[in-house]
Amino acid sequence: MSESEQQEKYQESELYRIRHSAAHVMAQAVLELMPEGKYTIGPAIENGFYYDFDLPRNLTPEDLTQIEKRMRQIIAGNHPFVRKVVSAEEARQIFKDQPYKLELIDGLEQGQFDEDGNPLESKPEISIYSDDTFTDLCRGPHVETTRQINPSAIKLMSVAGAYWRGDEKNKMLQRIYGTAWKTPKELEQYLWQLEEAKKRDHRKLGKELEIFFFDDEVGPGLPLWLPRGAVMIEELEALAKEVEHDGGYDRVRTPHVTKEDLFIRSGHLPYYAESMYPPMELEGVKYYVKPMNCPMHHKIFGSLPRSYRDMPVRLAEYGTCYRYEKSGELFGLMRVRSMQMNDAHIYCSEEQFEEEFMAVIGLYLRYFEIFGVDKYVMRFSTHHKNGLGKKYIDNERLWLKTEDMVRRAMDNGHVPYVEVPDEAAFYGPKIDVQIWSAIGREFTLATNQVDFAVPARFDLKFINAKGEEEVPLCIHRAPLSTHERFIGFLIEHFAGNFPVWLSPEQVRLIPITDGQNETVKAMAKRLSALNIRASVDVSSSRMNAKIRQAQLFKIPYMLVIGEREMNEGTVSLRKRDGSRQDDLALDNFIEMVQDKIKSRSREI
RNA sequence: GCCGACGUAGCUCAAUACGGCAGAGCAACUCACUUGUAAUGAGUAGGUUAAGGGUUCAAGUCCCUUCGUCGGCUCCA
Repeated sequence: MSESEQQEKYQESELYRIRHSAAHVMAQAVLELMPEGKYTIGPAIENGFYYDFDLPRNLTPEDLTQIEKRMRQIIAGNHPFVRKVVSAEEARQIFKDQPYKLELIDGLEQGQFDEDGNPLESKPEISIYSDDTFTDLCRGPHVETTRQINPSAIKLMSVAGAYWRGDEKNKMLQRIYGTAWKTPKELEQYLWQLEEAKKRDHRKLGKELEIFFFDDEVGPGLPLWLPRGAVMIEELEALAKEVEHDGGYDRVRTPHVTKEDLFIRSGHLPYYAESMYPPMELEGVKYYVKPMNCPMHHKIFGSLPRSYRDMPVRLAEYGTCYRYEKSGELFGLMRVRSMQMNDAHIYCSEEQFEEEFMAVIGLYLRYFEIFGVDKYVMRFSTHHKNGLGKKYIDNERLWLKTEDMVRRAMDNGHVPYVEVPDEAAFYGPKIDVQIWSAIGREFTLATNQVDFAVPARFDLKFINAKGEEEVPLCIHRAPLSTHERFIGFLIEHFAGNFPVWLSPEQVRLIPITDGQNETVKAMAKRLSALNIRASVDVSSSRMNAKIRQAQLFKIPYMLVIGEREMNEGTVSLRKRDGSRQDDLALDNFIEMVQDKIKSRSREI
């Protein structure tokens, strides 16, 4: 099912009507509290609803409690929702004191926008819905009466700022988020899910598991990786190198700063100057810290004469980039200012495009298999002709041609995707892979873009079989995203219980008394020599405390060694999941662990 | 960047809707205990309450500024 089909199905559902109706009830309650307030739009969304208001003062948490209470009273009144079709003139009369509604009516009348501000295909009829004392400009649908909203299954969640019509040039409104379900049990379930998600939050676990942290003095969005995090980074890089070696990639390395000219040539500067660190000037020349690697890879491609026999050329680099994300946009490891990208650029001819493109999709699938990602959507972002020459390179013919190539490749390869208009990169269409972690939180990680424009700006060419010069296409791809975002995802996806190969510490050896300390140290040394990440706990704590400690660090294997094991050369294996295997020969354990690591198994 | 909330020991949190001696658990350190699968006991140390300014006899608490984090909006090559 496509995203829009799912959307349609949701809009026809009872839950959607309940949530949309709850938004109206909430608006009534808010306006009773502040009658001079102006109301704008209030749609149902995933898991709930919101309503945006322009109010004379800021809402407080106490207000929310009051509003929620009043909502329950209104619901109990069992007021019917009454629909009425009106003319634009009548609507203007009804909402004469509501400037935002008047603006929406204009949009509806001209057939431009619906009452939620979304673009319209055709001119709709204008309808209003009333219940109790409240009337709203609204297409519906709603429940029949307020009673069909379960007063014990609604909850107001938070107040947030939101720009009118989502445009940062417009006024900032106050948005109240609420959630509504059919039964209190469903509400409870939803709240429980939120709690569970909090426990897996990568910011919390990242600190607890000593993976990374941020320091005020270093700067916002600039993570410091602790030894445990560095191990994970190196494992991911090893994986990428292996996979990219198989895929015929060559590794390259490029500097972190370059002259301004490079970004003028690439065309990035006018589009992205605001989110780049400002330039530094040396001997009259401006240098920028690089926000992406592509221009330098283009230079490497262009540094040698290329024949069709060399194509495709695949240049890979875990490049370190810096982007000046606006302060409010930073979010743990998911949105940072310094990052290392699993980057590569594939230069190919048009004939080679489909095969190369599908090979990249194949990489995604291979990674999904390794990490146990079973739900994903390929979002195919295309241009919109209104943006040509502004957001996008002004060459409609090439846009349509390239988008068609991508569409054909995905159709032929039976890759399910949804098309998202007007979200392409400036130089070409892109595919973002949206995935869901084990708890259903959504992430956009892997991405690739098809660039039909920038190679020409760099005069890139190869000599084709006919002996003519030809400009290559370039596929930008980053299946593992950035280390920052990907590890953030992995922490939440696995709740810190990483597969053995990725675990910062794979084995913890625990002596029962001091008498086993030397034996345990010798065992750890042996494991280390075999590249198994092992450590010993010879602290003065009791064994139980040591186990608890290892358990909290989510170390996959604990080896408990007492006098009996010491004498027999065995170990007592306790796994992270609590299972236990006694009298295991150390050699057998080693063999088992090596197998798990080598196969990158997700089982322990 | 914008709207709002928040910032107390390494971590988690206290400090009476209203200003009155800055506290606890865990972690750390010391000592004792030598233990069989998720916390042994006792003791010690740890703070310019994010930073700066103001009001007050008195500020963690009230006011202002800055920084940072969080919930959203906007943005994400």
